[in-house]
Amino acid sequence: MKESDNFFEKVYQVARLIPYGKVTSYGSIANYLGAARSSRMVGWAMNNSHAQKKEVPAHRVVNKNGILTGKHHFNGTNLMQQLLENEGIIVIDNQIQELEKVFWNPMKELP
DNA sequence: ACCATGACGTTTC
DNA sequence: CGAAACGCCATGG
Repeated sequence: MKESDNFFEKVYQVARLIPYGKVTSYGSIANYLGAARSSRMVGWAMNNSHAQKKEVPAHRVVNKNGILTGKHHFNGTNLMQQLLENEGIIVIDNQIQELEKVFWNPMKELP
């Protein structure tokens, strides 16, 4: 563990703050953390999310297009899509529908 | 220090 | 419209 874990923890915290039935993008989280160009790092953090003590709702984090890019990391099937649909989010072909409605912007919602 | 990788994002062909 | 290339940055070998 290093001091840099703060960055990762921030990502996890924000991810856990995502309200039920809402989603956000890696870029938004990165931007909220002040690392607007480190969107990849957010995804990287999620990759480490499995190493975190607390579970991270990574299924609520998608790319800017609302595509479930990381579903392959969940179970390799439509699990991620099922989880989102279970929250009332419409997902078709790995892409979130009505993204504007379910999109949760941490910079706007969080202080 | 250098090279390779990655759950992104944007631009270009 | 779809695929590829480039950029950006942190982590690992």
